[in-house]
Amino acid sequence: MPEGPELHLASLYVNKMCKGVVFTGTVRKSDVSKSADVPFTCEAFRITATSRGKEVKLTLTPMKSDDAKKSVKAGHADQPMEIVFRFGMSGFFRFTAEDALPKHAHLRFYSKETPCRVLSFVDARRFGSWHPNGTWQPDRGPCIMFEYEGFREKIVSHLSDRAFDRPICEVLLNQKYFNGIGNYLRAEILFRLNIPPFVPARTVLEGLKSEDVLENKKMVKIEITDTKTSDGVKQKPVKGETGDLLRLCHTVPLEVVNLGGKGYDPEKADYSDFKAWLQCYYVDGMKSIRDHNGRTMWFKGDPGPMAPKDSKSPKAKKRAKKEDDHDYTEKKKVARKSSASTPKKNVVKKETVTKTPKKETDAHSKEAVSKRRKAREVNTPRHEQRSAPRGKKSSSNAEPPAGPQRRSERVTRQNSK
DNA sequence: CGTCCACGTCTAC
DNA sequence: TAGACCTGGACGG
Repeated sequence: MPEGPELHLASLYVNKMCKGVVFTGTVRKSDVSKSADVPFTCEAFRITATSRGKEVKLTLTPMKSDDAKKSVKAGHADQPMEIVFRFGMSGFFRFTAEDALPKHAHLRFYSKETPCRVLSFVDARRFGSWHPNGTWQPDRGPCIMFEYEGFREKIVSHLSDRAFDRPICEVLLNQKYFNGIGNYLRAEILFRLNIPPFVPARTVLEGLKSEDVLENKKMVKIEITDTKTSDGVKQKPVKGETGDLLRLCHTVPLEVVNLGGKGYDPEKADYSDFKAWLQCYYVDGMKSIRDHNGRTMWFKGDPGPMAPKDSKSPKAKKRAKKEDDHDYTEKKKVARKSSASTPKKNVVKKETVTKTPKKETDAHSKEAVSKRRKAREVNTPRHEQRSAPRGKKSSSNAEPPAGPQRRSERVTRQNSK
């Protein structure tokens, strides 16, 4: 669950779940994790969290012990410790019963209750990391969501930086300036403003001011119900009401935070709300090509002048069977509650997890994996279909009404060119 | 069974 | 500017 909004939601999750909970003992790490041990042991401590861009910081605070003096046992902390986490591609926090630890719970904090509960940092791919006594990573810029002024100021005052020579879609992933923006956010943001992804970043950013013009003006809603104007001249409704690119780098992520739930996390049922929120990323009918770093850029319309020459373009989806397909358009509307929410989760995962005495927890030897994936040449669209929340039985009957069907534009691919 | 793909950094040629 | 680092889900055969 890793872009700015998910990291922030993770911090809210920790604060909510751990409120009033007393933790005790030593912080434990799985054997397979390469991150550092967390040298913190304490009879009683609390845990709180904060986020900044794509990082989360946990603060472990020792509680005052009753027996003053003598309270600090040897090796037991009496001062707070801060741990900074990065989530990689799959990190998240979960608070569960001790006998229900999630698979891949690589760092764990045990409560003093009985039965004991555990706050776990779960990370299947282990691209994430944590840093005991760490600080916010120095090279990362201000948070796009909660340090908006600083974020804006840093960019407008550094436009001469060579970093802005690149296409805007690639610069949006530069955490030195856009701390919190990730692959789905860059697609959604550029899509909202209809900015071709491969246009030089400086071109779209120069001219923007430190102060957000909208800050002063009344926040206008975007509801343009009445399309026709008295003289029939209609102009782009967007401009001036949604704000400029930098402002959207702030407001769009906040929309995800406000969706609540877990944002980009298929685990939960409310993942459907997130999917309904997406207007471009992984959406049927949108185009996608790999940027210069091999990351898939989703967009609509003109790719822009700096688009990778050859560029392989994956994806083309078409849609066929499969449950939900209803509307993808911008109407979204947070979907209805879908009466049959059904918590399900009938399938119990196998035990697994660190508890195993064996040292080798993970399967797969290291060497075995050194595959190389060339096969660059061909860039044919591979899969189709977007996944569906697992477990859902998909009542595919329905049948899409011939209504507002979205004609897929078929990816540029294979087109002469 | 195998291939491709994924919300992100990191560091070595 | 390529890999490296990882697991697992969706698909294809």
